[in-house]
Amino acid sequence: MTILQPFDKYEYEHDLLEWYDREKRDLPWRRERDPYRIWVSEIMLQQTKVDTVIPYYERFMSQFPTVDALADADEEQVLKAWEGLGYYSRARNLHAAVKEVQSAYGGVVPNSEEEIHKLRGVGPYTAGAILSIAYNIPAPAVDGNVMRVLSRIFAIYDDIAKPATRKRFETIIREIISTSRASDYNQALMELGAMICTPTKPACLLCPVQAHCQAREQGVQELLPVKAKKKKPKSVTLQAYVLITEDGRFIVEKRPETGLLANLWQFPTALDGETMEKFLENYGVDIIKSENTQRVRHVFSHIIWEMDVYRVQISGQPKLMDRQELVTLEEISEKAFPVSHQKIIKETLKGEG
DNA sequence: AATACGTGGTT
DNA sequence: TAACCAAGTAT
Repeated sequence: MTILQPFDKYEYEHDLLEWYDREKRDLPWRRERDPYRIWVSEIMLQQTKVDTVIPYYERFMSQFPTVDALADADEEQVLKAWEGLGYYSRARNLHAAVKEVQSAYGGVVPNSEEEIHKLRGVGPYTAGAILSIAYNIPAPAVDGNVMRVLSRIFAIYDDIAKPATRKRFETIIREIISTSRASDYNQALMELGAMICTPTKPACLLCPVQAHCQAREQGVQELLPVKAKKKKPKSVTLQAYVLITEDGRFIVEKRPETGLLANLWQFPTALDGETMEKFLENYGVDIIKSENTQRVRHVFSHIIWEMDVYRVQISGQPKLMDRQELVTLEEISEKAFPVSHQKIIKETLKGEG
């Protein structure tokens, strides 16, 4: 038995859904039940706040309204639509998965656990979210909200940063989820976590299920959930070169296909330690003028980039390396750049073109 | 299991 | 400020 005795799942379901029916936010992806749209919203919402997602979601849906529209798009277009949202592998995986749905499933998002979980970028949470929200299938969709709510309801002290903990919560959800309103049930749990059962200072007095909450009863709601601390990101110093030709164009390059910021565009960079002369040697050009224009500090989840930016006017025809292009300012605006390099465009290229 | 993978907002 | 957080997934 996973759940403690005094818990009445039917009363809990009733109280939770009654509150959800009354208080749920009017969000763009709640106005429809197109599985494709639900899918896109769930990918965007991974580790990303609702307020951040909304404008991206609206633009993305206008640009790629259907499975076919997205499947037929170029990856460059998709990444451009994702620019600034972060975790860019989400966009590339979604694109690949939608192509798969188009070719293998006739454009219909699958509704079985095995098939949907095979899709790139669809893990246990997203699989459950699509199955329940789009198809009303009673599958668990355990995200950070749900783990927080359940750890409080049942006073569970397992570390929610551990993968094994999510599985325990999935087991609990399978036991208590509404069989008739799985879609609303999962969304209500997440909505509760977002609006009432918040990480700090949960609004227990407003909580529709406070009568069912063991943490509340024991006064330990602020101690839950237990979550291991993250490690500090490590600093990396590098140089970024804005190389400007005599006709006012810029050298940009596409990052590697894997790893950090995969397939996004950037200005050429050198690891700290290499001199500018050595770095520019490869391009076979002369330096007309060089100035250190800015210092960019950009914090990722696991790294901090400290970039010294140099604006370098060059003469001669630069020799371009693999994945590099010579482009105008307008062409730059059509490519997807990470925020770190957008800072360079904003400062070092202002007044250019 | 632990780590890589972005960004912006809060405290 | 530094730390933490947000509808996670792939490896």
